[in-house]
Amino acid sequence: MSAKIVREQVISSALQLLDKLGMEGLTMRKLADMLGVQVPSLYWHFANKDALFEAVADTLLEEVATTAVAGEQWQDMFFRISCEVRQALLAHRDGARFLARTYPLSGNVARISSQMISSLKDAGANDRAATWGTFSTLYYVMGFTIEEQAFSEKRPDHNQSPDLQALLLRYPVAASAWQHILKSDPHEGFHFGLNMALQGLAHYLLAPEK
Amino acid sequence: MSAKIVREQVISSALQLLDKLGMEGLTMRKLADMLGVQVPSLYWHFANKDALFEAVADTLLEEVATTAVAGEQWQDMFFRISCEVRQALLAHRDGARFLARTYPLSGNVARISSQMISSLKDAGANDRAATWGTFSTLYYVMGFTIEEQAFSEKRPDHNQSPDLQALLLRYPVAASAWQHILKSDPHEGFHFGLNMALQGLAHYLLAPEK
DNA sequence: TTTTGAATCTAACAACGTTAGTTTGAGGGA
DNA sequence: TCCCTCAAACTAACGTTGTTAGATTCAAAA
Repeated sequence: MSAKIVREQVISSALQLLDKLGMEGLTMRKLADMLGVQVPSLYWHFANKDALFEAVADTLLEEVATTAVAGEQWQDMFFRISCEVRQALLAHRDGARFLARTYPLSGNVARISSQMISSLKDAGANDRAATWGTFSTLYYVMGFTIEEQAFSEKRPDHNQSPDLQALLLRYPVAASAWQHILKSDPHEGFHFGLNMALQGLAHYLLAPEK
Repeated sequence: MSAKIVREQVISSALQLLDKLGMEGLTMRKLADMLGVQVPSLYWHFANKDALFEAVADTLLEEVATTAVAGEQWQDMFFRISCEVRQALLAHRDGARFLARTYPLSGNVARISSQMISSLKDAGANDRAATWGTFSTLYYVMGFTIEEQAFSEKRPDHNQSPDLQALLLRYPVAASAWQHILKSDPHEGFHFGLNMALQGLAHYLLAPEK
């Protein structure tokens, strides 16, 4: 009656459960059920729920930046990887919030950021600019995607609530901006902010005195 | 034996509890204990824990951008408000993660973003640039501060863990960047990315054709 | 054949969010 | 003064959660 499970199966089932029930619905019991196993078995493979969650979060980024592009400019690489990170997080429900829960440096974060940092250094950036230029870009990507997912998942409940309507009446400037966001393509907003960041970084590399 | 409580007291106690025990430790039971009240009384004032959390999150931003500066340039306003938002989130344990949990548009978010959007429009920005320029900046601030807090709160446990050490050996580029982050002032990193974003936004306002 | 130990199990614990139904107690109208 | 109302508290309970202690299984090594 007992099934043998391995680490990778647990993580894979956790991702399926995440997609179906969201972050709050991802519990040790439901996960064990799905694997055909009793709950304490999971604790043989993971110290606790936090450790399991960290492993799942890191897995989200597994496929990002796996193909090197020869001779790629740093701007192109930053744009490409940023889009890949966003897509990887969007691919699973609560993906961005999931990543935000964990310690900032995981295996895949180290792998991905290494590529970006090296690319900047090849373009002449010093340690400071390469480090903060890379992580600042990733911080923006994470912030944007968190809000993008929070919005799309809570939309049905909140968007017609009287509270929100009153809010929009009170702040007409924010209201028209909100309308703008609602009717525009999320990709476009993401690209706008990403280009902002990359443009600013390019400016710094040309005139680092500031 | 029963104490009367009001909405504001609940939120204030919730913030104290948050600082002492962190987001996971902020429970309805402990909150009721602190207020000298039984748990179901809280449900008279808030529909559920989510609603309470949203109110607490919005309160975090209460003091941000409350003093208007006459004749301020948009760059200065963006810089000032971004710093104020970061400080407001840092002022409470898990503050940034707390904000990230909630719906993207709350009362104070509408108030604060209105100021920023108007400032950009006064400088000649169109709807698209004013909206996305404002929210992109705020996304960066949120992303940075989430990681800053996640790092500082988990540091003692994780930073000497064998797993992390092995990771740093495997990715020397990321390792040296990590050392750089560890030894540098967090303010400096925040300002670097913020200046990146603002510089990029300024560039767009001058040459919006792109 | 015996031993070992990885990997599972049963059973239980305290804590959690939430709800149903009940009681209190102050203020206003007769 | 009595009664009604209703905001705001209460008691009691339900099902679910993460986690742990301790017993059991069973394939491979000795």
